[in-house]
Amino acid sequence: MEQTCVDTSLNLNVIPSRHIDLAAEVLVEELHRLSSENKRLTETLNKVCESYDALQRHLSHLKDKDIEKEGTPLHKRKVESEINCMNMFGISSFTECSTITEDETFKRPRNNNNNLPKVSKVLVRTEASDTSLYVRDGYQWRKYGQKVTRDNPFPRAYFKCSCAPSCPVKKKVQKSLEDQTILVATYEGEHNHDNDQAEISLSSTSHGEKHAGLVPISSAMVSTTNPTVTLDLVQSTIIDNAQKSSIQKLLIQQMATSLTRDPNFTAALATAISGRILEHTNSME
DNA sequence: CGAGTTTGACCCGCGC
DNA sequence: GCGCGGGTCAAACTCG
Repeated sequence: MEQTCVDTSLNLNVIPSRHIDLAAEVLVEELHRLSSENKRLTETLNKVCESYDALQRHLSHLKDKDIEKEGTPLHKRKVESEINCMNMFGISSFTECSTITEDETFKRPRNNNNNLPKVSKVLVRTEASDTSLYVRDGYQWRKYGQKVTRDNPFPRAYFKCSCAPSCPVKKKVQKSLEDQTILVATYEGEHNHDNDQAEISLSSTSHGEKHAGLVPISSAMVSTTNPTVTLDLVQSTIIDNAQKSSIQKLLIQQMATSLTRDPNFTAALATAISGRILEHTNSME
């Protein structure tokens, strides 16, 4: 697959002159720091793309296998489930679907088995040290329980959707046993209400299907209060080529917006610009 | 003071 | 029938 990563590196050819005051130097330092942060994020993004490649190869392999062997009904369901998941999520490496089979649904459904709620899994990459079990997905959740299960020493948190009082959607979040940096969010049911945050992003993708846990890229978080640029990779859904440019534009816009919102940045920028103008006018004289 | 979180108790399905 | 374990409840607590 062609690399879909967005080059977020900044052009930092900022030449400090004797006219640039202390604030400008701090700004340059900050820009360099952000640049290295961007490099790091770009590398992460590359890894995501590679994972996506592998996932897609695996899927096509499974499909081929299925066609060859005319697999069992269960196998068919598994592959169909994978394809459905892919379609639902627009395929993502960090936001990936597991194969859901009947026996993986909740063991104690209160409702009839005939109308099983939709169950889907989403994997979310977090910091290993991050012990919180919160997954940003655009919906509001109310935690109603936490439990340590037998098969996993990490606690499992139980959430109900609190966007609408009658919304039946539930979600379970637990750290992955294999990889502590991954949170496994299991969604049950479908939202019976709209979500403004989710709507915005979904409208920018070709996959209109709404899904709990799918947060559009437009809501990717770029922190302005904290100097660390935080890209929520859960939301970095890799889409097709036609959407690459719009995503890139979106990222640039978000970056610009968040930077201009920062009063420290605008002040430092104004100082740097005025310094350059002064330098220019001095050389003219 | 209200909304959200924590956490121990309880419920209930399942396997033996 | 009993114990285990996952899921839910609800009182106490925290926080804005």
